[in-house]
Amino acid sequence: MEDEVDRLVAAWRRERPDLDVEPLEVLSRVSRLARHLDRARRIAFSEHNLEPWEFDVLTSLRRAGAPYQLSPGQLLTQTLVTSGTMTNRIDRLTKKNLVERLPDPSDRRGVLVRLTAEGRDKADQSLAGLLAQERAILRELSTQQRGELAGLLRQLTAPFDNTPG
Amino acid sequence: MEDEVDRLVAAWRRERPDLDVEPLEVLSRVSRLARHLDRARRIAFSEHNLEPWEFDVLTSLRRAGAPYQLSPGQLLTQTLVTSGTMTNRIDRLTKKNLVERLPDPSDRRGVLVRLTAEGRDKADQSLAGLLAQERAILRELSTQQRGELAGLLRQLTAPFDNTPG
DNA sequence: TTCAAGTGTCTTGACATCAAGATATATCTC
DNA sequence: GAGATATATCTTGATGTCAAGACACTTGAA
Repeated sequence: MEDEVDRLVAAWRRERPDLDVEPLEVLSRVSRLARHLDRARRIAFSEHNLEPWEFDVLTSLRRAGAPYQLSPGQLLTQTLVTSGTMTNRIDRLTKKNLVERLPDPSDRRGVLVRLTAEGRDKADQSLAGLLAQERAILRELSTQQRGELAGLLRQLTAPFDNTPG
Repeated sequence: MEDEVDRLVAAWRRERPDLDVEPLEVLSRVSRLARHLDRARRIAFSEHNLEPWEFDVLTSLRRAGAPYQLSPGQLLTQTLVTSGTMTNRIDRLTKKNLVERLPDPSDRRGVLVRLTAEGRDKADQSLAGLLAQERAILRELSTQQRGELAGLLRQLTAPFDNTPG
């Protein structure tokens, strides 16, 4: 089945036959699929009054395990947003009583963000919903294909995740 | 090489052994890789005073071929943003003299957005830069692996790209 | 032990995005 | 060919994000 990137690549080959646009076959699909996923998640979460960004923060804390706390800096590397954005997110989640800020006992510059009981419930409920939705999207692929795809993607993400940048 | 999603999945298996989190192996990597790509593109384009969203609109028009014009609606399906966002983008690109708005001669509700000469130059220059950057990222994979990856991703994107929604 | 460099978090201001709905025109049905 | 419905674009208001830099504390080197 053809997709929008097939059309995009064909258009470039017609307009710019001098360029090798093969990289777009992979990376434009990654970008576009991510946008489709964002949209789908936004719709799915809205039924539970949850924004995607709230999900990202709450589940990062949830999977840290009891006592469900991380520093803002650790949350940055998990969510790939800037520090100003994270400060703002923590403020808003605190107002909604889903997380609380505690002083870091071992570093007076630092802070720990901890999930409240309500925040933990919300994380658990929304994760189940997300997995159901993702399973539906992945029905297109066999188990083996999903494994191959995950492995190929890992090769691309690892350099980003393992360099300080 | 391990990546952040490996750690994320391991954490969920420890915290929620009752759930099957296998879907995250694929789709969390897609989302995270897209964010890394956004960051990298933002940095690369900033050298040419160009924002990623400007690139998206200008190149959509560029690859449409002469006379380099599309309706706002066609631009929506290519860029996956909302109509309000596109109106705003066209306004700003018009102010920068990179595109112009023309009435659609065959539909009085409609508008055509056309690339200016300056906009066309900018699209051509920035595409070359993007491809160079993407080639560097894809060095991790063999030619054959890139083909496999593109094919697997196509299977996931096609349903989104071929349904009205 | 002191001070320079590094680190962690927050503040600020500009700006891009979204959802919802308004408006104008097209198209379809009878 | 008239009215109901659909479509294309824009407007509005709220909100989330970013880059840059401020501030407080920590660390390392002499």
